[in-house]
Amino acid sequence: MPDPRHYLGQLSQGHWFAALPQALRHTLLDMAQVQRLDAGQRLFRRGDKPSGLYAVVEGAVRVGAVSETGKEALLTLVEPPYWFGEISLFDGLPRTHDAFADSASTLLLLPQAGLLALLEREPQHWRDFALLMSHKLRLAFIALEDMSLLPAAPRLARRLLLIAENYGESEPRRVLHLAQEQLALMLSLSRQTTNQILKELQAQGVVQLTYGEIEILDFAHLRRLAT
Amino acid sequence: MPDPRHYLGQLSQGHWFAALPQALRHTLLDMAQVQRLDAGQRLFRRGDKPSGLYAVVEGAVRVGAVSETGKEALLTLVEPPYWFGEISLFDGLPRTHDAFADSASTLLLLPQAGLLALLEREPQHWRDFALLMSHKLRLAFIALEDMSLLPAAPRLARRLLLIAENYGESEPRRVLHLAQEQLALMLSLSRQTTNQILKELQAQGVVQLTYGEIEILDFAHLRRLAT
DNA sequence: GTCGCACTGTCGGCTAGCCGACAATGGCCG
DNA sequence: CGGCCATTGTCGGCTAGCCGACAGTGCGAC
Repeated sequence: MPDPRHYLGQLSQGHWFAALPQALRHTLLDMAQVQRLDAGQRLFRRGDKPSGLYAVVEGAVRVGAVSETGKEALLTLVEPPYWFGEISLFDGLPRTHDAFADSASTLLLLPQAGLLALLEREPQHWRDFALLMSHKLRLAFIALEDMSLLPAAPRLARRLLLIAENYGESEPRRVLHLAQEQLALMLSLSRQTTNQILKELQAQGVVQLTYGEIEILDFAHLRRLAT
Repeated sequence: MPDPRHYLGQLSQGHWFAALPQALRHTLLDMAQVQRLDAGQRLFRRGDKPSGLYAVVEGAVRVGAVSETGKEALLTLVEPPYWFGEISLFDGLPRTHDAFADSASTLLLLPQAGLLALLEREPQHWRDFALLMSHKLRLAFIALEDMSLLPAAPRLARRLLLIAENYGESEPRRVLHLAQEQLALMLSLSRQTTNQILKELQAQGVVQLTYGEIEILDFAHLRRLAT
């Protein structure tokens, strides 16, 4: 399905896109290119030149980085509908992270040159795109603070809630299909510790663990634990 | 000295401000209000309504937050010239952090309403202000990654370098006047651990510790340790 | 069906960094 | 000068979370 307009409905589920002026929504779809990735295929890596703004519309994309010592940090696992890659749009500097498909995925790409041309014509839209950054900056500050102030269990609880609502972009889902090791990488915990906490949550009836996924049974209780 | 123009030279030392178009620089100074704070006085707190964009031009401002359990996280200690508070300019949402003067300080305030009016007239400047956010988002990502991948000592080394160059805003200083406990709070380390690492650095001749300040003797060596 | 791989579950030893405690020192203010 | 408070320096016990190891289980491919 190589026509970007096919994904209008999917994208409109996302809060950021839905809040854009209608004219802009259509202009963006018109300039979008559809891009398919196999599981594990790389989209870009840290240090790459800016290529434009991406949206995941099918599948899932892992955004993270690997340190010189080989340890991996996973920033997020983004699921549709989610826009990313906007920093390099503003400053023209290289990518901050590696991004690759977690499963077979479909993306839209708004190419850098076309976007910049559009913004030249209608500069008031810089603010619209900047909202993507303000949102991520708020999330990053929260993550930094949680990391230093909270012990492992509540940190994990908060992250589950964030993932469930796609980091503020969509209405909450109950079922997250994500391996425990991925979750561990996002929280900078070991897989073992993560597993132990999840087991406790399951014993309390807050979540249900199955192969490769986590189901949230009791949102209220989980929110209470996320202090 | 209540005339904002008095601080033009000081502000021009900062990379962000210096890179703005000249006309904008003057417009901003014209609308700026000078604000003085005593040591310890609060500028805003988390949850406050947007008030505008601030620049520290004298003294130093602590930006951080206190958790419900009373633990404190210090995000940064900002020194002149440094602009902050731009997130709420874009999204109109409440402040993410508490900010108060570390020592007696002078700030410039570009009031929210005036700035928005200016941006209405000249919307291409949204991008200029967005560069503040892109820069901080890059810094936040680096901090998050360091936090999960690096042990205490190199993390501390990297932070010293960042502080020395005022988080990328100015040319590096050799002398940082900052108590060890402040540094500990930024790194989410205990004061004791921080002190131990600093003592080691001193023993290696990398830094010189004196009451309330840290002097960097060997930048090259410090950079080598910051891996 | 069965082979292979990715993921989950669990144990025990290890250690980096925390935390309380307390002494020593620097700088400021009356 | 003397008193006070903020800051630095150091010790030792404690523990959350790491890490290696290994068994068990789900699932997809052939």
